[in-house]
Amino acid sequence: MITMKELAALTGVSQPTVSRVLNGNTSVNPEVAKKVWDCAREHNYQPNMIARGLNGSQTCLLAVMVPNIANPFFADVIKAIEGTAEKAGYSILTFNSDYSLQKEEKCLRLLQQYRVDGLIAAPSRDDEEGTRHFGELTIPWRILTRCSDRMDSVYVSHEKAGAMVAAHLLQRGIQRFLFVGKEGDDKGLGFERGLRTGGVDTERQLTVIWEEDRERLSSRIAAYMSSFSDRAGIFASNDMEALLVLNILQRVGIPVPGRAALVGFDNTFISSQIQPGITSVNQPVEEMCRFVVEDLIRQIQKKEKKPHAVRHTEFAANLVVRASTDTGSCSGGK
Amino acid sequence: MITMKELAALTGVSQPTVSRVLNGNTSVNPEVAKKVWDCAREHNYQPNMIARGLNGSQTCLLAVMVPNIANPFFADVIKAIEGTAEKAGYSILTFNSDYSLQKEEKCLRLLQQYRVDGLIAAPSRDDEEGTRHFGELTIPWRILTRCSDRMDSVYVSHEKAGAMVAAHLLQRGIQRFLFVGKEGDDKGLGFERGLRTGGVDTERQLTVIWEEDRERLSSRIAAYMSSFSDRAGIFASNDMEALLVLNILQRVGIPVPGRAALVGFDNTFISSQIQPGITSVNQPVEEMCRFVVEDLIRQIQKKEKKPHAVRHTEFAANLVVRASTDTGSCSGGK
DNA sequence: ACAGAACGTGAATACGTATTCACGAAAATG
DNA sequence: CATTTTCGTGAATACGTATTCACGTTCTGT
Repeated sequence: MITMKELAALTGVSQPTVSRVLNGNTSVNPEVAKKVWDCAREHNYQPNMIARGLNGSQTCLLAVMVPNIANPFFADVIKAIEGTAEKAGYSILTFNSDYSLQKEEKCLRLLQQYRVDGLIAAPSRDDEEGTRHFGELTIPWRILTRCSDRMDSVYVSHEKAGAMVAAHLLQRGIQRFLFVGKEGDDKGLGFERGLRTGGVDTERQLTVIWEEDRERLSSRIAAYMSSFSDRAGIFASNDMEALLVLNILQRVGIPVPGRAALVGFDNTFISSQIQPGITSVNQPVEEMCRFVVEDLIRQIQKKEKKPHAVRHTEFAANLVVRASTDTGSCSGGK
Repeated sequence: MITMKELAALTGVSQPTVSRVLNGNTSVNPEVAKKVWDCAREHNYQPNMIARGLNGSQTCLLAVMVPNIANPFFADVIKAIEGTAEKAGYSILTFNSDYSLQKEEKCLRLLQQYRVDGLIAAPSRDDEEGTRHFGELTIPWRILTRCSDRMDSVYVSHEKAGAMVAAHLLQRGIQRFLFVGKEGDDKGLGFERGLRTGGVDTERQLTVIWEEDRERLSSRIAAYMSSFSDRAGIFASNDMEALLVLNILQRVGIPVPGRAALVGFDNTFISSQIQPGITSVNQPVEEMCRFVVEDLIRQIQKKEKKPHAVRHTEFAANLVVRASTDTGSCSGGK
């Protein structure tokens, strides 16, 4: 891998001149420039970003931290971020926090060691304790897909989305509801609020189920469904959970959407490719990522390190309605 | 972000001594060491990996290049690579080649500019033209999930896997076969070989269909299925295609596995979570990634830049049989 | 034709680290 | 006690780049 100094020796000029030719900031003698360019091409010169990063304080690296890369939603996020970052001349360092605060802190340490220019993170948790460590960061950063009072965030309101789902299910005439997700999840809270607004007695008509263990989750859901006989509206906290629920119901012989209307979250390819299609809350991933990357890069290049208030950028979610919530006959849709 | 020099000034020693304390290679006065450690902790010192990378020639960065991060299989790959790399003290730079040779070359250029210590790549194509640019790399690298004569590769034999699928379908008594994938794909070739071995007249009984456009692909598959009435064995080149095929068939009212037995590839979560479960070729992603990362890092640390022959490490694939190829009644299994 | 501006270029420097070298002091050896 | 070895440490250097500074040359304006 040839360096500027060697290039300079070969063409008989000084290293700074080579730098000037290759970066084209200041004017140089056209003849010299041509000679240098030719020589650089001939030897396939590749600038050393490490050295460049050490000198100026620009590494042109962005870090992306997500809880689980294998989740299709986050895979989409990473793809979208990589896409727009690449166009802007930035490369990305990917970190998997595995829903562990400890790993998250390790990632934060690491990405600071690499002097990345900025960070885009989807934290595992959005409470005080789960986000405190972000406060100590000295680099520009953005929170994606979550909303926190204390941090710059780009997100879709899970709370509103939950209410939207509630409205949709109520419109279908459903009277019994199940939320499959963690207690206290914004989606769940919004769902509850939406139901209440629609006149539902959530104490009696809404159930929340969550188990880390897939098997136990399955059996609890099955037990729930067999405890009554009218139609249920089930809201799963993401498409993967929705897929699991669908799987359970189909296995137990409960028709969807006939006996249960099912709604997922994230609108990943799963929900559209499956039969029946699953109604799902769509987040405008592409737009959000483009916005967050461009916004972050803008801040980086303006070098406005500190002085800016906490900003929240909320994107609108929309419900993509599919067969899983068809109003259809209550008698076991095909 | 405090530096060693500043730390040195604060503790009244020289910068090299700070370096020695923090890295612990050579012996230093215990009292001095303690003072330096305390000071480092107090100011939350983080080593500058950029500077470290510029000096020694170790960046502790690994590049990973895949054609499409959003494909669950590659998402699994990245997660597995990140996991073992992290344990070994390496971080990863993720690149998406988007199945474009041009982008692939750009990625290769980029990752060389960042002086990554090594590369793990899943190339878009495995022919001569599609892999030539790897030959010019000066850093250690490995090819994952593909096999090329000229390059170090860690893979599952797609050819053998295809034959395995053929054997499985033949065992189910099927006589008509469809491969959904690109002409010339190793999976398809192996599938054909396997069928021939089983006495199938592949000229007449095997069809290959591929279209980039989902709509046209759908209509061609539907047309194919309506051109005869006996049971078909369909082998899709990956789980996402298999899901698409299943979707088409279900929409047209063709029962799976009744009228068509379906086999996918990669054994992603999709194939197990869907109803009916899709029989799929499983690649031992976890093991392969662990092997390739550890092997690559071994080479990096031995600094054996050039001298080693092209090695191929083949992992065994296995078929995970699910409901989509149940031998069941030919009369439309529910 | 002369003062000053504009231009092209090289020397020097900084970025933060690891490493080599040399030097003095202390310890071990005879 | 003299001599060698070991140990702890600082000075110097290298890694590859971008930038600042200064210097000399050519161009512009009166």
